[in-house]
Amino acid sequence: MKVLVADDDADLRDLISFTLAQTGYLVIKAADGPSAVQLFERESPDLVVLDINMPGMSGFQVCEAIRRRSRVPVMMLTVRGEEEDLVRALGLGADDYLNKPFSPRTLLARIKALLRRAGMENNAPLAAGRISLDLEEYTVTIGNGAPVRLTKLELRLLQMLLANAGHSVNSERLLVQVWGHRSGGDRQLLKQLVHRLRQKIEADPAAPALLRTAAAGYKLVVE
Amino acid sequence: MKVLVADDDADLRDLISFTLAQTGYLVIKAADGPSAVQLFERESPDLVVLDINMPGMSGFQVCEAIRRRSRVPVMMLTVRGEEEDLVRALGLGADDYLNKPFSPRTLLARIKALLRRAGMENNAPLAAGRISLDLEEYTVTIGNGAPVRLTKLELRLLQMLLANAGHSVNSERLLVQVWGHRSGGDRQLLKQLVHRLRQKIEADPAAPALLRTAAAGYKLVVE
DNA sequence: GGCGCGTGTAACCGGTTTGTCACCGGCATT
DNA sequence: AATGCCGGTGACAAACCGGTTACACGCGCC
Repeated sequence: MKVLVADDDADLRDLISFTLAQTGYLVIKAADGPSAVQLFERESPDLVVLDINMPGMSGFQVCEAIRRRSRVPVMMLTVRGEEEDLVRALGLGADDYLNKPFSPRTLLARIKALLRRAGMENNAPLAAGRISLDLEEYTVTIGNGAPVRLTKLELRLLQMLLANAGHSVNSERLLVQVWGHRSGGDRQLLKQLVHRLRQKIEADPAAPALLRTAAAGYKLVVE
Repeated sequence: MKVLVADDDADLRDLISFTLAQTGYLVIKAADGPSAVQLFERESPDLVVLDINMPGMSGFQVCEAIRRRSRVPVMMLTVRGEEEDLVRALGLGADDYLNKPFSPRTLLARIKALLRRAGMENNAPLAAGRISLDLEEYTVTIGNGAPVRLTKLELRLLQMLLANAGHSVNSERLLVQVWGHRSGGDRQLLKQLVHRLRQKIEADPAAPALLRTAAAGYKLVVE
């Protein structure tokens, strides 16, 4: 189990790392935002612990950058009582939030709870109904047709819809999951992406059978 | 979305219930541990908010009892700084933990995060009497009739009324909840919306049987 | 440089939804 | 009876929404 710890306070960083390492986690440390993002990409950890107050690039920005790429559990740290921060962090897709100062035991308990919860629901299926995704090849196959090449964004959109196959997914959530947190306004992006994806996967793009418009979003139809 | 709130402090219980109801959740209240467990079995809510300090049967015991039957998200409440409690609660399988006192905003943000993590923030049909809402499809079904398509505002109005089924809801509150902060006075909007909704759900829109005009507002009649 | 590709942005269309106005009738008060 | 208030109704216009076409930008690659 790999954990990325990002905090500019060396003492705290070491305390956390020590605690986690002692419990058996493999810890990767980052001292600032940019290197956190970079390490995240290189190491793809299973969980991220993120201080909000970092010079250069705030924990919010890091969280946003991470959410643009992954649904890995993120735990944010900040000083006690900044309610705004809490609301904002959770809105950005963070999964938990811990007030400083905290004890190692508390941190461990929450990290375990987070991993337990995440373990319960990651490994999103890559296939449903007649649709199956190939993340390596960047292709999708419908029924027994030929694989169709997808772009990065198309793949991500399809992956999100596939993870909720049969159920409609809110436009807002799709925007967050596919692009990262561009709040509002950017419906056009989603419109376009859906349009382009339909051209590729629908037998008749004018009458979508797979990628249907649903109230407040889209859904993947599976028989 | 059904939420069970268990707390022996009536004021706090009401505050939480009010906040959640206003957001559109259907709230079930319990004043002590045993009735919380009982209500949990009967109502099978989608989320449980649990005070730790309850007479008779502690929140821990309730949490344990619930975990024995279900993996429903559980949020624990207790006084600030009892770290032992936190560790114990998370160890028992609780999913989150909130220190009192907390603000309604914080509670809401965390509950939403919890539901999102559990992957069930939509598609739970709300129902009361012969009326059942499908938030995912934007439809309402009366008795065993065909589902009727609703618009965004109609759905929101019905959701609010459904959350308080059987009780009249003040016009002012409906305005705030459906449209967001409109400086009052704009009753015309509500009049129209009610009118349009009645056209869709009433057998005889001229003699409303479900969506009745009540003192200073409207109410949903459930038998 | 020229090319194709992936992505973002703008503009338009047709249909739906929503906001606004004007008017009606019941009811209580004057 | 006149008045004012309130809820209900019909009609219309403005705003919005999803789909679509077209085009611009940045980028890697011949």
